[in-house]
Amino acid sequence: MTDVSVRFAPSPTGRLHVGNARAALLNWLFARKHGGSFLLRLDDTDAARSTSEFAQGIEADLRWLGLGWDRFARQSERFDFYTAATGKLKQSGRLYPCYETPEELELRRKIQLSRKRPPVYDRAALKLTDADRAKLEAEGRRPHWRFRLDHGVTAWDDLIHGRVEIDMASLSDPVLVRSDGYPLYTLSSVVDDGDLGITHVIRGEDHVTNTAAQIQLFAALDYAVPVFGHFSWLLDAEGAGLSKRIGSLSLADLREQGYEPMALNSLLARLGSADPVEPQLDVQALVAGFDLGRFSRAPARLDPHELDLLNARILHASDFNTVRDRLPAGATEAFWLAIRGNIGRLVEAADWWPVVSGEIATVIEDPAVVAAAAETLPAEPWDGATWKAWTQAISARTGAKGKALFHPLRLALTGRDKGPEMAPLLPLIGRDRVAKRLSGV
RNA sequence: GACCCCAUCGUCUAGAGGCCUAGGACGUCACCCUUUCACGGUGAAGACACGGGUUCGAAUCCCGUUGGGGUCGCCA
Repeated sequence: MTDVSVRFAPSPTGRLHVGNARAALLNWLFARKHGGSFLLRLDDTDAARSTSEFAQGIEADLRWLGLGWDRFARQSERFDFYTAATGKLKQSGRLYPCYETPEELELRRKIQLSRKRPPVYDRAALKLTDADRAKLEAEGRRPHWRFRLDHGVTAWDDLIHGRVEIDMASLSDPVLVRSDGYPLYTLSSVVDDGDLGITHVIRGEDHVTNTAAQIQLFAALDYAVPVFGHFSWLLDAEGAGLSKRIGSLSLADLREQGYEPMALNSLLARLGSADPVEPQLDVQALVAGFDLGRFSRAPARLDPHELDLLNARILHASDFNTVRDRLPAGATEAFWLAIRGNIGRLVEAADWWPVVSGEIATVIEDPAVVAAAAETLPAEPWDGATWKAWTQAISARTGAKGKALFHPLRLALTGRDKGPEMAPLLPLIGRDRVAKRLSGV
């Protein structure tokens, strides 16, 4: 039994979005669950679209999520491996040169489609003679190279889908090398997975047909064929295709909006599975209950509202130490404990900080209650019991109770009609501020 | 258009012929707590897409319909 080795292989042509995060997380959890290693591989063979800024951004996104990697590779440094692989395939006759232009291929596909035929490559290039090829090359055409698939059925036991069988005759022979010599995903991915000893490929459902072709490629290159698992796609709240709203939201956006990474992780690790979504404060805590086999084959909807709720619950349970760096300067643990149960995003803490430490606009709703409050204001020191004693005194003097008592007080002291429990908040505000606010200044 | 996947409460799902008067989680609603709101606690309502079969018996098996998703690139 070889050690489990998985990878997350984004291409640095943009920042990570929610869909990517799920792929990364699922692989990471699988690795941790099985004591294996997690490889971050940058699929940056497309030099025109890949940038180092995006590459750094992706690494930052993963670190934000708390998903560290054990191994790192970038495809742009591995061209020699791809060249060696194409040499091997040419030798065994599995790779053949084709001379159609992209426009010609596009036209053929349209014709096939209009005839209600599947748009599969007809292997015309296989019938080319040496003389034909020489003539085409003389015209200045450079070949692209296709992998000759073995027709028949290719099958595998998928971690999520179970037994999958693909009729290879319904697939086009995949292009492995572009006419400019660059290797394409199908090739580089297989070479790297094989060479780097990836044992389990866990990726989105959009890759299932790729997988059939890649299995043949693994075999043709004498690599061990990894185990595959294809998770279903995420849909937005309306059930429409994913990559529209939150699915295409970048992690950088979510971070900027003040979401907790563990809210996202908690949701993504369980959504679409048979297990309940529960707020967890640490990625490690997600490992124990993780089981790919409990994921459904049906696409799941991701409701942004659910993320909000989870975010709030995470915050309500978060210790001061985990958030102190992102709290307003000077914020104390007592302050955090007083307000954490009342916020949905951490940024809201900044709204409460002036309430206990600075100036706010007060609202005098009931002058009689406020006046009584000012008159009965106890001397410091204050503690958690001060509020109750004080409000009892105010109630005794004015006859106000319940909402009629608390609403005006809350408004006068905090400027708002809802918020954290007043008992712990009062000592934090302090007598001077309270007196000032009660005077309506 | 062809092929593949999917179809249970609002949402994520359990269910692999009788254990299902269909279970859980989130949300919703109600109540409790707090002499306010929120937080928290307890409880309730809430679903087998439709039509045919097979069977003593179907949410579970088969066929069809409808609906959703995916793939069919010199993208990844």
